Amino acid sequence: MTVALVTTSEARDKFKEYLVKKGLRVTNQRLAIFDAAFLQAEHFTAEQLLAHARAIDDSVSRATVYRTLPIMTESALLREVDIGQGEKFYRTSSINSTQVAQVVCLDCNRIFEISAPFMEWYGSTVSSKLGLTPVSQRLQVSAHCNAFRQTGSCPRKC
Amino acid sequence: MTVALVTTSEARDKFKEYLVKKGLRVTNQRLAIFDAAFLQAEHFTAEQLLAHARAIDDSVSRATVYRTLPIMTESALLREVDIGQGEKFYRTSSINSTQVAQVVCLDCNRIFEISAPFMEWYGSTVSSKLGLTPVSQRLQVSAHCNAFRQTGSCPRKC
DNA sequence: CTGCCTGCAAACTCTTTGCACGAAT
DNA sequence: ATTCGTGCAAAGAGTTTGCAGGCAG
Repeated sequence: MTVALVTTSEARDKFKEYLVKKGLRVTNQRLAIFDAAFLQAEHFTAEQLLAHARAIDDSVSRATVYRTLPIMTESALLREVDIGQGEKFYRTSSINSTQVAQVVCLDCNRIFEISAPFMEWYGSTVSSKLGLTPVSQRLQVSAHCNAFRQTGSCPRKC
Repeated sequence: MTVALVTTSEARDKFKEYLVKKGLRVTNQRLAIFDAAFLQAEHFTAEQLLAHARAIDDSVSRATVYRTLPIMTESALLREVDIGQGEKFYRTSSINSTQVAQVVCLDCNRIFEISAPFMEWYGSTVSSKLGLTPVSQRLQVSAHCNAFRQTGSCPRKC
């Protein structure tokens, strides 16, 4: 079971623990990538993560970012958000992250996350009818911004 | 509003109509790609469609398949199904296709489609709260096959 | 010390695009 | 006759991987 993470340093410790537990090494690059990820308030791409990680440790390479992302995802510290637009997005995990739906604004590409507790129930129900065990589920809505359409800009950030 | 398509030839006529209406030309290649798509019972990839279309008209190229897929999708004769696994899948449309969820078997990669009428309602509700107008929504469940895990093969097709 | 980790660059997958030829209207 | 459509091959985007050297344990 996943424990609530209140501070970044708690998450950092958890990441180190995870590495040790898996027999992986705690390197400066991996920690720099971790720190860069947890500085992000919103969704970010691998490329953005690379830039931020390099600001912390300029020896970080693109390859290491791509090799570290799955580790952080498996350790449940990061969540992958694929909205089917070429590049994948990532976001630091909070509690109940398997019960979150995304609303993607087609005008500004912003991703809003919405609690959707029924999603997990739906996944279980539908899977068991097929003789399957659910692993994950995703619910995404693509939408246009009303304000953007009328005024050419959106009150939020479009 | 979309009309129910009972036969392939009805869909074929609809495709031709769509081309003419949009000022696009009715070419042998486009028709071969259309016919190949409507021979498929299940989901298919661009590459599979190319192979089947070439069996009908061996002059069909990969480029034309990729250029024709969006046309068939826009005309609502085809539906794009992106399960985030690199290549996209396509499927000929039936009624209520915007109210369908996918269950993806991680053992055999098979895609099951399930009616999920609440999905459209959810998309509208959640979007309007954000000042957005929903365009589309998708709900996908990834799952493991119980039978496959126990016996190494699945009664369906895994 | 040992062997995992790293950066670099090349490879890879899927899809898109520029160009000159060919076919639909 | 026009123009749009086509095949080919190259380009493109995002991600993965082989290799020789570097650092953690």
